Amino acid sequence: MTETGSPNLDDAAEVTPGQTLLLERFLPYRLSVLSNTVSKAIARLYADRFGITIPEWRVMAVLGRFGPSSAAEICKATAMDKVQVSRALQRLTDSSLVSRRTDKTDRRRSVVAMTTKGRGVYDDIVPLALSREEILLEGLDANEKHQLDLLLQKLATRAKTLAGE
Amino acid sequence: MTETGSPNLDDAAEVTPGQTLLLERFLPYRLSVLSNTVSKAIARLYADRFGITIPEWRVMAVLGRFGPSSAAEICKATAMDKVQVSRALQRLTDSSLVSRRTDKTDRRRSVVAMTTKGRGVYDDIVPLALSREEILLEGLDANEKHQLDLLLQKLATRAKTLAGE
DNA sequence: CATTATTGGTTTCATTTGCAACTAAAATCG
DNA sequence: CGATTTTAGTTGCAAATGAAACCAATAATG
Repeated sequence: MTETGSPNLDDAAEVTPGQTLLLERFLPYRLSVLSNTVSKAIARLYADRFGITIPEWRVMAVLGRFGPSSAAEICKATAMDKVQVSRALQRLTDSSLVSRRTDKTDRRRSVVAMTTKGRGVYDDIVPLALSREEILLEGLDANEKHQLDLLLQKLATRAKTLAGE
Repeated sequence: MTETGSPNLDDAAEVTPGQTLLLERFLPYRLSVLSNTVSKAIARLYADRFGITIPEWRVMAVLGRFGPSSAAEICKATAMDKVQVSRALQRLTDSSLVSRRTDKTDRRRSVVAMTTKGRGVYDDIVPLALSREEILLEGLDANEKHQLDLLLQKLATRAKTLAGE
């Protein structure tokens, strides 16, 4: 492995920025890299063993948490979009991990629930996922964990306003 | 808008989990949602105005930060993979925001640099991006910002070990 | 109550991805 | 040196994604 450490700087002298963005300190970038690394690490956990994708797992997680739900409810809970949810549900019903029944009172809606098989898979995955989360948090003491929780909450709120132009 | 607030719980009684995963408290999930929201908000910023995608912007950011670099160096700096970088470079050269020259001493490598046009775009985007970051951090005092930095650093380290099985 | 608007969800199509295979140029090894 | 391995980067192909159009069914409105 070439251990150059950092990129070629031969021409650095002629770099005269109006303002420089330190990528490695830029919050959106750091969040993105962190999140991707974590998601992939966790995905490996169920991708191979259960043949489930990330969106599918998310849907299962919602059903496990909230019980039978409509597609729209799943969207809201996961921050995924309609299409993604629709397709995840398609695959999950195909592999009979969830089942749908049309809502009697509103025939547009259909309510989705985990099947027994689905519940089994869910119950297998949950402890694995939680243990990964623990590993991730290992270096932090109780206070730091609390702080992290708080900060994420604040950021999430700010992010929402940011998203609303 | 239907303000049910939370998903249908009609059948909640029959939900008897081995262990429940509180999605909204699950760190990987929170990171993912936060990161997506933020990325999209920032992407809007340059997507319309400059017709640049996220990977393209990342590449630009590296070039702006480190000066002329090889594709491999860009990979390392952005945590993007070969292919993604290769294609981003393709598009960026097509729109002549960057230029490549083959490295004389190693004819496999090619060194990429921003063109004057590219630099112009970069200089336009940077302040916009930074101001978005500020908005995101608005609620946090200096101490909290510091704490956040520290926590992200720790998490990033842990995530890397997690990724390495 | 007929008409229009809204909501729930799926489908279509054009892009974007991501893996694996591939080419080409060093570097290493015998 | 010649043969093999590694490194740099691109390409092909199949699957994932996302925007917009679409089909129902319900809700709102004149």
